[in-house]
Amino acid sequence: MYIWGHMAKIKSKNNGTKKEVIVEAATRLFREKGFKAASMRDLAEAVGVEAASLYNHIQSKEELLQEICFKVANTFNQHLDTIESSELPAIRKVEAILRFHIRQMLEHYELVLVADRDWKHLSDPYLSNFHNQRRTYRKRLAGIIEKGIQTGEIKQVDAPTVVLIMLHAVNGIESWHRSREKISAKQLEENMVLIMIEGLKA
Amino acid sequence: MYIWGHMAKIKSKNNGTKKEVIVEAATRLFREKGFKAASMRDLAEAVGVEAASLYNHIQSKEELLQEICFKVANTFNQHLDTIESSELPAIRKVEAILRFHIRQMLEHYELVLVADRDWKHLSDPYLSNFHNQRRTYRKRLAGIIEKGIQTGEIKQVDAPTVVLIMLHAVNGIESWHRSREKISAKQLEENMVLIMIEGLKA
DNA sequence: AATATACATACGAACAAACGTTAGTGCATC
DNA sequence: GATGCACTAACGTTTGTTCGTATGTATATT
Repeated sequence: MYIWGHMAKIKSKNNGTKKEVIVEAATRLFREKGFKAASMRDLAEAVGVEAASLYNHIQSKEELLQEICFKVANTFNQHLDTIESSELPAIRKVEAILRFHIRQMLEHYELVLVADRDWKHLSDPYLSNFHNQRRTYRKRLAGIIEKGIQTGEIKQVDAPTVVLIMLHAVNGIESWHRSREKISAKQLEENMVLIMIEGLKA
Repeated sequence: MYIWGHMAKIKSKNNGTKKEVIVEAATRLFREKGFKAASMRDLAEAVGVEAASLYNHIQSKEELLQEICFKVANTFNQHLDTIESSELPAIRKVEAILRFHIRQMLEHYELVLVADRDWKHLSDPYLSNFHNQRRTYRKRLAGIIEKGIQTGEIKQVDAPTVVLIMLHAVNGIESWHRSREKISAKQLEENMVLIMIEGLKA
């Protein structure tokens, strides 16, 4: 095969590992059909190879889901770290987090959506690990919002409810991706921020 | 079996048809595991019967999904009819629709969630039928919002974006159902309305 | 009231298809 | 000559579903 010319060992200077190619194809496929409904033979066809050949690069179907889920989890956790340790007022932190979610959803929506929808098909210990990270992330976000309520920046609302609205609202961007008459990404972001953040201000 | 005593023909005066019992069990199961991951043998066990016996009451696994999806679609379409033909100002219509979504999610969240998440596993003609109903519903809702913008009740935002935020935000109620330290349902509703509707007002 | 008939529904066994995955083989590159 | 990788073939499970049958209930006939 070697359609990419000479490759040294495993890596190629073009697009990274073949494993990475597989993970990317899996991300698209899982997003489209759902993890359970997507078969390894589907994936093989998308990659342009026989199903058995995939196992020269990966260990199992679930490993693909693991890579997807924890890549997303790390991205968001890492960003939350930097926001939390910043000196912004609480309402600005919330806005920054919302904007980050929106941008991630705009640029990597297949990745984010698969992690969000199909993480339940992980099996332990990955399942409980991911579940815990998810809960922790939401608690931290709720904490920032509570702080904003205490300082009077944010109106008196239930913080966990705000978290729940915010995190689910951005999932709607999936529909935006598929719609024909799109507004621009920038406009979308400003609209979402306008509606949600203004709705929060005291 | 006949654990419910004498039953005339098919119907029972207790809980309705056996088919209805199956659909209810399927709803819970599909919500928990996802349509694809839930097997007919799982479902049979939940109903307390062998898998083959289910087919005395239903035609296929997909029929169960159809019942669920179109029951939900009808509920929301019907409600939108009455709202649209009412004399409320646009912003009040939007609020009423939001409240209806919240209540449906509170009282029948397994039904609503399965329809929302798994309708893609329908096959034609049901698939395109449902898809069309979904698109139409959102268009109608966007229309109401546009009207509110024209009359100055609602701030200048992109109507489809508002629809997208609203409809996805209520899905967060799933997390509320599973959380331990819940606020009351009424409080949840008021919080969501406060955040989302106030964020819309001009 | 007793009996025959029709029907509804549960069951165990089995089916073909699809599933994730493994094994063994051959070719190409280093 | 060793290693990397794709192939064909096949494995054992699980999938949704069908078939034939037994049994209990409801209705009709005597």
